[in-house]
Amino acid sequence: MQHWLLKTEPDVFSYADLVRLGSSAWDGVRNYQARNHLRQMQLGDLCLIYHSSTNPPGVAGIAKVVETAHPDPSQFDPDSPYHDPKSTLEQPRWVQVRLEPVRALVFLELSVLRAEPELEAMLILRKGNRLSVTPVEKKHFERILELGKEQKLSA
DNA sequence: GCCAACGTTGGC
DNA sequence: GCCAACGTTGGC
Repeated sequence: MQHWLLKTEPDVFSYADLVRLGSSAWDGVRNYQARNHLRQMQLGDLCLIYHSSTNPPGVAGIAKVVETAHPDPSQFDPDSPYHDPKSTLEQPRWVQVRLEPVRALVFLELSVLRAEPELEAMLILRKGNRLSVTPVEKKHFERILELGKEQKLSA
């Protein structure tokens, strides 16, 4: 099993939205490297759902892959912001996976992740990293789970 | 195949 | 809103 980190802008789609829907396609990925990562995902792989372009950014929860990569319908839809005129039904360029929520974490702010020496090598923390789908090492994933489990002492 | 120009991402 | 970093585009 592999682990991943998926970025999303919570104003567009948040971890809470995934919980509310019970399951959702992860669509709209329009970067080749990110798409290749989507293609590698297997059933049951676990994903950190990361909220970007928000204050503060951070990891909100865990989701699992319940359907592997298949063509993303939004690429064929002229009315979709994700429409790709160069994509054809015969040769689709972009894929999506389907996710289900596993559990929410105590929201782990980016600044907290940066402060963790054990997470220093994580891709998401690297300067200039813009990839929306990245693999996560098992040890990093587990460390984040631990951090996200910790309850605050006062309300 | 190079690379300048442009668009996008995303933290701050 | 700024701007650094990165990806994509397109002329040559």
